Amino acid sequence: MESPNLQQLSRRERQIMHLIFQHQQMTAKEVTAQLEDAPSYTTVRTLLRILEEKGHLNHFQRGKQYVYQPVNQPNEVRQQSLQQVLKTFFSGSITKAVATFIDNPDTEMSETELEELEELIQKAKQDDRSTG
Amino acid sequence: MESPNLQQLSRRERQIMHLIFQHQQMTAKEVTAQLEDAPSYTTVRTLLRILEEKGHLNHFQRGKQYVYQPVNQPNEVRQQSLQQVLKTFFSGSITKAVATFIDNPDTEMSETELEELEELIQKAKQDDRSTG
DNA sequence: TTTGAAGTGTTAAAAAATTAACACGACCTA
DNA sequence: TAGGTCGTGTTAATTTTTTAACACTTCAAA
Repeated sequence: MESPNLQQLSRRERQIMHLIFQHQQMTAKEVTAQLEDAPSYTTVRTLLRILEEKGHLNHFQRGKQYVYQPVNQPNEVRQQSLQQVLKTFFSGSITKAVATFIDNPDTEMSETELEELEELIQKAKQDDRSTG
Repeated sequence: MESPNLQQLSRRERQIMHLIFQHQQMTAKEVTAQLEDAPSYTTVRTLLRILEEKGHLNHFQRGKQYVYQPVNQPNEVRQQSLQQVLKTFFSGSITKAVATFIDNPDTEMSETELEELEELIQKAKQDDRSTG
């Protein structure tokens, strides 16, 4: 089955998907509580049902409630969304993205995180050499 | 003035903005040519005019044609969009994003790029130490 | 000075998204 | 077992988005 495309989502649908991606599992009530400019609870339920029909969400029952979660392999969606931002704003370059991130005064990278990142790169360099 | 919010855009508007961010400057004709499932030329012009009204684009005239370009400071928009993806899919961590990028078999990082990235990190570590 | 080409401006119909009222069912408790 | 609460399902009105027809303007060439 074709993986449902996030780009096709409407404004509200996207907003809700973002929330659910962050939380992994949410009920209609939780979504309503967390949405900015939230519409009514009934409306949110309708949207959740539509998103399920479109194949973006599925749900299971917990007590009376429906708990919704993303259908897609998290990794696939992540890759796709990251690529999209890189392509649009960073000429496809992750390096440019990192540079921008580091330059952003609102975000702080701890020394630990910087070292983790460094290790990743060391490892990638090794792999690069060994595979050609 | 309040910076217009990309999150508020409709599907088509978003699609067009992404294109124009990538190209920096585009005419209605160019946008029409590059859009997937493009509607008519007239339709694209209408959308461009709406995006201009909403403050996302402006235009200047080149010969007869209108050439549209993004209004916003590229850096601000980049930061915002990157943050959004990181928050939604990577718990806000650029390191996780880089890890995912490296793991993606569809993307190859050249040795040069890896080294650039490494330098960035070295520099950030130094700055981190010197500022506390 | 007429004609055609290539652009923009105006307007409005059609389709999609957004919203929510209302009905229904299960369960708990007095 | 009657009534209230908390959930879902159905349906439809309203608003926004999407679409494009048609009119107008400018410029260049015959």
